Amino acid sequence: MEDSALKLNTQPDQTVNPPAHEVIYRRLRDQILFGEIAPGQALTIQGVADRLNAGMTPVREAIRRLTAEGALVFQGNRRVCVPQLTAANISEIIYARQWLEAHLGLRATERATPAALARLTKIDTALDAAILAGDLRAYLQGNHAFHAMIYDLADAPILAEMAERLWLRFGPSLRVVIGRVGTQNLPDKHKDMLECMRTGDSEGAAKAMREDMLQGMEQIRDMLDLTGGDN
Amino acid sequence: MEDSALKLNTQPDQTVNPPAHEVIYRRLRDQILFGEIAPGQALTIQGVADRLNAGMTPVREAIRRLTAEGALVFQGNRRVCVPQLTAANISEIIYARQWLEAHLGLRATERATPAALARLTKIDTALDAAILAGDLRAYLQGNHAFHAMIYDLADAPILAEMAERLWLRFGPSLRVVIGRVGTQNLPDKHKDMLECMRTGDSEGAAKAMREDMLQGMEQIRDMLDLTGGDN
DNA sequence: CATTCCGGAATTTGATCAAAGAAACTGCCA
DNA sequence: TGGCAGTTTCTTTGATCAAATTCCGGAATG
Repeated sequence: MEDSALKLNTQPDQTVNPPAHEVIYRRLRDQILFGEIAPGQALTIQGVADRLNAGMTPVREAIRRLTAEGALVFQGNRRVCVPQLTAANISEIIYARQWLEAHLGLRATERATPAALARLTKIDTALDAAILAGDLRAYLQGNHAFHAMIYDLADAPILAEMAERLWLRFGPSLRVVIGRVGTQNLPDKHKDMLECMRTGDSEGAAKAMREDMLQGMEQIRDMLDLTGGDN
Repeated sequence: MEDSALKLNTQPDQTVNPPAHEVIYRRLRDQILFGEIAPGQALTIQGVADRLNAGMTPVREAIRRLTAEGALVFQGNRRVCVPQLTAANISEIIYARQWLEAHLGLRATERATPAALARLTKIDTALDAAILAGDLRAYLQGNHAFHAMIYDLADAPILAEMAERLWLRFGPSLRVVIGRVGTQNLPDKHKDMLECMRTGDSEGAAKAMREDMLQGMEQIRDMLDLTGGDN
């Protein structure tokens, strides 16, 4: 079901094998992004290596990379953990995303092809299905995929990377929020966004993106206020 | 447990033991930031390991970390190199720094103590000396130190990290620009910035930061236009 | 007599290295 | 031009050393 056994013999495999550190990086990244590793939870290199049946060196690299990206923070001298957001952190993220999401949304609208719009609509449809089904994981993945595709369409790699990196910071907390509130009653501005993209209203698209972002971030902020930071 | 300062050796002192990968990371980072490794120049793990008299594993980690930060990019399948900026890259960086520098400058002004202002003034004085002396390396380091201290004063770690990361992207090209133009005739808005900080004019400080940033970035853009991207 | 605190041993964890295996690039030759 | 061998470089593993944390027993103290 999960990990594979060791491939000893050379198989006539046409697809190139992604390096182990890359696989581990992506796996850990997804687990953090979608909240499977909770905020505050500590990680050890050997613990991860043991859990994923991998050697220490690739795990070490993956963790170092995630630390460089802000998805993990040093906890003391010996451990790393998923950071807990503070109210100040959230304000910073909101400030940054305000500019990033609006600008990327605007550029994506200017560049969206009908085919791209169709794919984006498909993602949003799947998202609605996930909400109705109460499928938390599918919702989080779909929501991220919606934004990620807009980043991609915007054709601005540096800004897109900045936006993606911020997801790693609030992703774990988002999972906690949605896990408590439930997937019902989750308003988003995706329909507005899609409509603006169809009509080429790039300013409106920027506004929709900003509002969608604000809705999500303020849910996180509210929970933080209620629970005193125990996210 | 309200401990005394009399613990013998139990105090974890990180400054005594900088790990090799950390030392190598910082060294490579500075070399990239101040343009000692030119844009387009390729790096190999073994090459760096030989040059710095280090093992492969720490070098490997340092390079991976710098790649995650955008200071290096994969070149083909086997090599990494310092990226060459495109005109589109510069536009993205300008857009991001426009609100980052302004916001960090504003917050720094609101929080600056007289002692901090004195230190900042000292950095700027040293910067002027470096300009007069034509000391390129000292100029680049001083210029970065001036901004880095403002980031630090702003007390916004996430935004500061975003700003620092952008320096890694345009730093190498900045070196090339200044290397051609010379350190003379380098206008900056540092004096305006310091004056605004002294008088508590945070809006003015934001404006000064934005203009200072724009002057530098447009120098890079101009050079890019002239040389057709051969930076 | 119970509790707390201290010191040292044992265990856990991290960092580095050397070597083996794999992939890619190079140069050579037909 | 195209294939083959050699070389270079990267990737991963296992081992080793160092550092830190935990655990445990004994002594001092109330």
